[in-house]
Formats: sequence, C-alpha cells, structure tokens
Amino acid sequence: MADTLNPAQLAAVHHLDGPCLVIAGAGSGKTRVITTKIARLLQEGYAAKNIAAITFTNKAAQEMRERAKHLIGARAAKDLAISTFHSLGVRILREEGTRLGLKQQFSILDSDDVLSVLKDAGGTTDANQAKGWQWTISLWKNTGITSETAIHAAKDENERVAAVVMGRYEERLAAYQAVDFDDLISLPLKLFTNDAEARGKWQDMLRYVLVDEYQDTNAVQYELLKQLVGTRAMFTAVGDDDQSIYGWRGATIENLKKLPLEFPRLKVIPLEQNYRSTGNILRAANNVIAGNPKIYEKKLWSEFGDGDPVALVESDGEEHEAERAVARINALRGGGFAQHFAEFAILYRANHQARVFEQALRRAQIPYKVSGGQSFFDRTEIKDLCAWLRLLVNQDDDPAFLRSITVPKRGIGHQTLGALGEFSKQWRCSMFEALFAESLGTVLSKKAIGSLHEFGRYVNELQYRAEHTVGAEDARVFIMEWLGDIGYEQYLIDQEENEKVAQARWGNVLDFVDWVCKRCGGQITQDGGSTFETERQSVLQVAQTISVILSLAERGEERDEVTLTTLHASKGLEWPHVFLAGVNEGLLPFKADDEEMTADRLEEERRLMYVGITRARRTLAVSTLRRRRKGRETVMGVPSRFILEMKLHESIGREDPREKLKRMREEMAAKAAARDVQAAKDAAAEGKR
DNA sequence: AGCTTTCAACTTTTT
DNA sequence: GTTGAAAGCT
Repeated sequence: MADTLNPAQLAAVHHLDGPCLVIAGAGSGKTRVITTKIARLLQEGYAAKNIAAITFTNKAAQEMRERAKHLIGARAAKDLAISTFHSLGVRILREEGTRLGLKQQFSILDSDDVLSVLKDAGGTTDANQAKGWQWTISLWKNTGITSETAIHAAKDENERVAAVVMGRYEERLAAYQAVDFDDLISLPLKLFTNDAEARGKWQDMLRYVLVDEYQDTNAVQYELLKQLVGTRAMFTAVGDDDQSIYGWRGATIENLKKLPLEFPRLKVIPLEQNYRSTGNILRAANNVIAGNPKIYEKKLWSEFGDGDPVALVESDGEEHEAERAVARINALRGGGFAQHFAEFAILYRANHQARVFEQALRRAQIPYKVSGGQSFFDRTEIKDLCAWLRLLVNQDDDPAFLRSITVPKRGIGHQTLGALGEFSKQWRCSMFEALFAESLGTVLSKKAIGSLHEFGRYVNELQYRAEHTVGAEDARVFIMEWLGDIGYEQYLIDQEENEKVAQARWGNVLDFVDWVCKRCGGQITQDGGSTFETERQSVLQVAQTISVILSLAERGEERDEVTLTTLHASKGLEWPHVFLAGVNEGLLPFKADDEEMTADRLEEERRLMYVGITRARRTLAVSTLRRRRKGRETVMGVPSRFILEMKLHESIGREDPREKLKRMREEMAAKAAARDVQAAKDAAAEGKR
C-alpha cells in the first residue's frame, strides 16, 4: 500500500467538525483511515481518553489498538477508548449500574449460562426448545423489544410462549443481579435515555466516537450511539452497505439509510480505490453487487491490472470438488504462483461443507485450519485449568505460574508474589526456579516460603503423575483428584455468588476434562476408507498439545496452513488465492426447503457472495457442483445465479466462459449417460449373482 | 413395549 | 461429527 492516503481517504481523515460517514468498499484501507484519523484528532487537541473507537469483535479492537500503537506510540494509544460495543457497555454499567439498581459486581451470563436460566424459567429440559427461545429473545432484545412489548411482537404460538418465558427470564436475571450480552447494550441505552446526568457525563468523556463495521449495528446499538454522540454529533461511522451480512442477527442497514436523515450535516465519503484485488476479481464483484439496490453508489477499482481471469470449476460432487481444490492448490504452488499454504483459503456457505475438504487436505498431506469454534478455550475456567497444564509442561512459564498459584487462592498474596517476581528478575530466572532458591529467605518470611514450597512440591508431584498417567480412565481419575486437591469446584462456587452460574462453569470444566481424557485414550479415527487407532497419550503429552495451541493463539503466530472458513467468518480477511466452494442454487443463495426466498434474503445472500469474491487478492476460483448429494439420492446441481451475474465473459484473458459452461454441460450430460449405462450393467451383474 | 442400531440430515455467529 | 428419527430386535 502506498505511503500516502488517496484523496478520498484524506477527506475522510480531515473531516473533523461534524458527523462523517465513510462508505468503505472492500479492501479500501478503512482501518488505515480510522487509525490515521485518531492520530489527526490527537493532533487537533483531543485527549486520547476522549476518543472512543468502537468495533464488534475483541479481535478487531485489539488489531486497531496495535495499528494505533504503531502510528502514535504506545503511550498515547494506551489511553484510547478502543473497545467493542459490549465491553464499552460493561464499562458504563460497572460505573453507573447502581443508577439502574444493579450492584457494581453484577455478573455477565454467557450463552451457556443464559440457556440454563431459560430452561429453568421455561420449565423444560429440552435444550432445543430453550435454544429457540434464546434465539428469539436475543433477536427481540436487539431490535429494541422488551419483555413488556414482546407479546405484541410474537407472530405465532411458539413466539407467544417465548414472550412469556422472556418475562420470567428477565425477572430471574434481575434477581440474580445478572445481565446477558444483549443487556450490555440495552441497559446503557436505557440509562442514557432516562438519566441526563449520566448521559452528560459520558458525552463529555467520549468526545469523539469512531464506529467500525457500521453496517453491522443493530437498532439498539444505533440508539446507544446516538445517545453517546448527542447533539454535538462528533463521530465517524465506517461501513459498507454491500458487506452487511448479519441481518439474521438483528443488524439493519436501516441504520445506514437513517444516518443522513437524522444528521443533516452528515458528510458521506465513499472509498472506492481497492488495494487488494486484481481487475478481473473486482469486475466480477462489481457485477454481482450491481444486482442489489444501492444506498450509496460506489464502484471499486484498482491499479493492479487485470490479473488472471476468474476460474470456474465444475465438479461431479463434493468429494470431487475437494479434490479439484487440492489439485488447484498444488498446481498454483507448483507453478510458482504461491510459496505458502497460508496463501490459500477455501470459503463455503455452511460449516458442514468443511468436512469433505478436511479429508481431502489430510489425504494430500496439506496442513489446514478450520476457523471458528475454539472459543471454548477463552472461558475463564478453562483458561485457569490450562494455566496449570501449561505450568506442568513448562515450569518457567511465568504467566501460567502466576495464574496457577492464585487460582484458587492459597494464602499467597501479591506481597509475596511481588517479592518473588522481584527476586526472579534480579537473578534472571523464572519464578518457579526462584521458589526454591536459598537466598529467598532474605526477602520473605518463613511462613511465606513455607506456602511457596508447598505449592512447588505439589506442582512437581502433579507433573510426575501427569507424565505417567496414560489412557482415558486413568486420566479422568487423575484429573478429578487434581481438581479436588486444589478445590476448584468450591473455588467456582465461592467466586460466583450466583449458584446457577457457578454450576454452569463447573459443567464447562467437566466438558474440558472429557476433552482431555478423550485425547489421552487411544481414539479410533475413520478417514476415507482407512481406519486407524491413534496412540494413547499421557496427560502431560496432551497438556503439551494444548500449550502449543494456546501459545500459537496467544502470540497470534501464523502457521503455514490453508484456511477453511465460512463466508461469514471471512469478512475482513484476505488471501492471495481463494476457492469459493459450493456456489450452487440452494446453497449460495441458501434456501431451506420450507422457506420462500424473499427479496431481502436474496440481497443478503448476494452480499455474502460479494464478500467472498472480494476476499481474493490474485486468483479466485468459483466452484459449482453438477450433482449434489441430498441424503441418499443425488440431485442435479444448478449453478448459482450469482455465477451468471459475475459476467465472467467480461474477464480479460480467457475463453468465453459461456462457451465453457455450454461445453461443461455437454460433458456432464455425456458422463451422466455413461454412469447410467454403468449402473445398468452393475445392476444386471448383481442380478446374475 | 422398550431398547438398540442404523440412517440421514444439517445456515450463517459475536459478545 | 453429532443428533434425531425410524426401523428392527429382544
């Protein structure tokens, strides 16, 4: 990317004296605009703590902070209020919650917690029913519907039941002094709407607000934003109406339409220069999205030249498609177009599509990662136990040491640990090594050293046992004893006032134990035709695996792997070589058998296709299935209408794809005929036998 | 009748 | 790879 900003980016950065909406096309350098604008605001005299940047995911927030750090230095970046909508909500509620009758240490329920409260409130043990309620209630809460108004919003019998359950659910939350994720937005909004003093205080604190991925905001988030910026309206919203793909969870592009109406001084700036993809890819993207009605006109272009034409891949079925993808990866690498596996991504509509690709990649010995899921390891209770396991693997892991020695509390406080830390710094050793140092007596009391030694000895004992415990059953016994020794269940109960929440957390712990034990015992894996049994592992070996996974995740280190991900999860990412899988009618655009395709739905599916296309930097393959398995029978695969909409014949440097499509159809028909003949022969042979 | 086994189907997801 | 439903077995 060039060192200087282009005129549109500059305009976006320098428009400081009023509301600003940046329509940031895919790959148009929007994060750069946001961070540069933050620097500009600082220059303009804004204090760092008065600048708020709001994102949707923690990852995005972290990334933005990193980028800001590079630009303005760590010191200034530290004070910036960069956070997600939700963590900003937490901050507001921690400080002002008492005004809403919420104690300062209210608890936040995650979706598992919510599920168990809902089962309880609805008097059911059926997880699916409770999940249905959870979904409906969350959607209501995200569109501004409360337990009072829910009954009017209910459209069928199920929803009417959900509305009743919602009432009881909300009562329970209030009784537990707990909030769910949606409350983290709606309660601050309620506060600001009713309490001018609190509103004034926060408007004064967050004097300039930047919002990333504005097209993903829901109705409640929009209202909160309005309350935050007040009539001063000093804000910049950055978003792309063409990349709004979260309508199904309450995001609404109404928020984009409303903005100029509610803020007449709004300056709208489109960013159209793309710094990511080749001309052929952008042309296909523009052609597809042209099928949608426009809110803000924009057309992406780049200076990269036409590049390779977009490839159209047709395969006989899912397995064949996966083979074609593997072949393509090998061909591009062999041809010197790519050096690393990490340059490739395979994108698909639904998670289950990943499986076939996983098998094919494994067979071809190509490393891959499936994105999404793994958030399991983010839970505090799991992190606690992982810290212990990490310590067993590597005693010199100081963060793991600190977490283990304080979880659960064992009478070793920050005084002792501070001294130990100081000591280890001085002697350039790890804290665990410092534990048994003789000269420790000069800085710490006998009693403190006693408890430290006890901890150290226990860790050594655990480590020995972990190394020698093999197999699922023994592993379970060992781990449960360990958890009993450290009193972890009791710790969870003490930690959490709400008994239900504590139980749910303990449930997660048990899941984790299962997970570990499963890996300790030999497991039978079926891969394609072959069946093999993996080695039985010791607890320590499994812990090592976990440590590796965690440390890679922590350092954000990239392994050289092909990425498999859903289209939704791919937004914001990019790869040199992208393979769009299963671009068939019914899959993309997705259509369930029992539901009709509305214009809104189709438009969102089209945006999803657009997001997929624009992930590619250099080459893009669009893959369709001639035959699609649907249960036992094989149905005819119809290429997605989006493929036609790409107008690939406009691609430069290839044969006319309409001709190619025609040829492929003929081939398909011939093959199908041949198959039928073969099938008839087989049947005849079967009959003879 | 109640249990086990087999078979098919399966949106998208963050906090 | 998991779950739910239907068919088959005791």
